[in-house]
Amino acid sequence: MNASRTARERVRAELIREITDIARRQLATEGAAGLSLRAVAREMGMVSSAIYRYFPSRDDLLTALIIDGYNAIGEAVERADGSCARDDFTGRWHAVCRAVREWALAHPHEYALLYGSPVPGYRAPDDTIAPAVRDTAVFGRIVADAHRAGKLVPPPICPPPPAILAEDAEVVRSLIPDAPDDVITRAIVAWTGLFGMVSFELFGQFNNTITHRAELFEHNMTCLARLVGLPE
Amino acid sequence: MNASRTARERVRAELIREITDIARRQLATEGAAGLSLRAVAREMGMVSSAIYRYFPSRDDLLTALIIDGYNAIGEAVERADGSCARDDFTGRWHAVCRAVREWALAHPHEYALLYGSPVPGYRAPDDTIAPAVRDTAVFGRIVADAHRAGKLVPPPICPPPPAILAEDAEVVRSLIPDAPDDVITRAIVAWTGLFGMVSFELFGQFNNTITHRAELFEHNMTCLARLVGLPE
DNA sequence: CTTCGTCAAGAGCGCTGCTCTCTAATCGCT
DNA sequence: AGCGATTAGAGAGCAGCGCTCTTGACGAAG
Repeated sequence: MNASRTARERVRAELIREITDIARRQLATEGAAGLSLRAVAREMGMVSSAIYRYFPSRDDLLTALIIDGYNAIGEAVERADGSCARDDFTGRWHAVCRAVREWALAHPHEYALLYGSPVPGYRAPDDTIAPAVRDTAVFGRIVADAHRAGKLVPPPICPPPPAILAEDAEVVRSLIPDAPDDVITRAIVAWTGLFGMVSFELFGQFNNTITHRAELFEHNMTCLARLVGLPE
Repeated sequence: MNASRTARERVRAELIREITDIARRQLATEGAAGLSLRAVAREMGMVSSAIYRYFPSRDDLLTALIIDGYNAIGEAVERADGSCARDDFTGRWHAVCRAVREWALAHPHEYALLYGSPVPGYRAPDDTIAPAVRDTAVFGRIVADAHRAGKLVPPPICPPPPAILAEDAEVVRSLIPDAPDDVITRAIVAWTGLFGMVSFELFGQFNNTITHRAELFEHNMTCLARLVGLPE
């Protein structure tokens, strides 16, 4: 009786998978706005209304793609970090930066879905929170490891962060354990700087201006690493 | 004869203005995806096809809004910079940062249109290039002024930029005259960092994490200012 | 064998961008 | 002043969209 139930369930899971796969391909070629349930159904040889058995609305399909996307970039970042010597903190930072940029360049529309303009009227459900910080968690671990190893020496150019930021730092500290508030705010500068660079490149702000983007990226990530206090 | 021609022309200009105004209001409430030519026409008491006499396609209307948006944020930044003492370079930088953030918070959908995910299938025409760098030009002037005044002392934490970036720096130097390549790359770090912060806040990446956003923003902009070498 | 839950299919609603045609107003010129 | 040319709006229509509702078939469970 369980086997029979799972028979149906398995077909259902298979179809859900096929829908998200096709949707992801459409997302990659057309962008989020061009994602059409009818087109997915057409490609599956289904009638459009049948899709609604599996995803009650277009937004729910989008949510599935967002979660997949966060997991994909998170995994890419984890793999990049994992391929470095544990005590090569600066190398790990650069590997992570490169992974983010390369994943973004390889999946521009998915990146835009995750880190670009929010889809209007779309409210991300709570399921997206956990996958959304996978990449950030990796970064936090690098900083925390470096700090624990006594290798984190922030240059004395930033003032101490205002006391009011301490409570926010408390939340972030779950990602960067034991780090002092100053390190945490610097880490935020670096992390937002990384995505600022990638977004500028991907969203066209470098058009007609910057041509050697990989080199500029590498160099700027080095500057940010130094700002955080990662060793040379 | 000229007056008569301009009679028609004036009505036409008036209508174009009214269309963009209504469209901008719709953009502000619904977002770019929700901008509908039919809705604009409806609000004007026109039939939808009549709009096409003024904007040949939805994308052209979007282009007009993009140009307006770049000019709006550029003007806000120029005004902020103008209200500071010319030799208070750090103050000017902070004023500019604040202007960008506040304009973005006040016009989230317009900001998303300018600095968020590009609209799929939309290719920005060349008309947008000049307005797009109005804000950047202000920033470049601040750095250039500080450098000329001998007040720019970049902390010795970044390696010299690789030689290949020199040609890109050449292009950027039109915005930051006389600045050495090292200053230019640092300025790019700061500028992308500013927009990285604003985008993270606006696009929801700080949800469930950062609550004191204004304070964090101020502090991080200070760090970036120091990285560029602006005085305390 | 019947009952019940699941599923695909189809029709349909209201919306979109965009095109085409027709009519009326307006303009420039003789 | 009147005439040909230009410009404007109105309306119908096409193909696409998300989404809903109903209908009929099928397979598992009692």
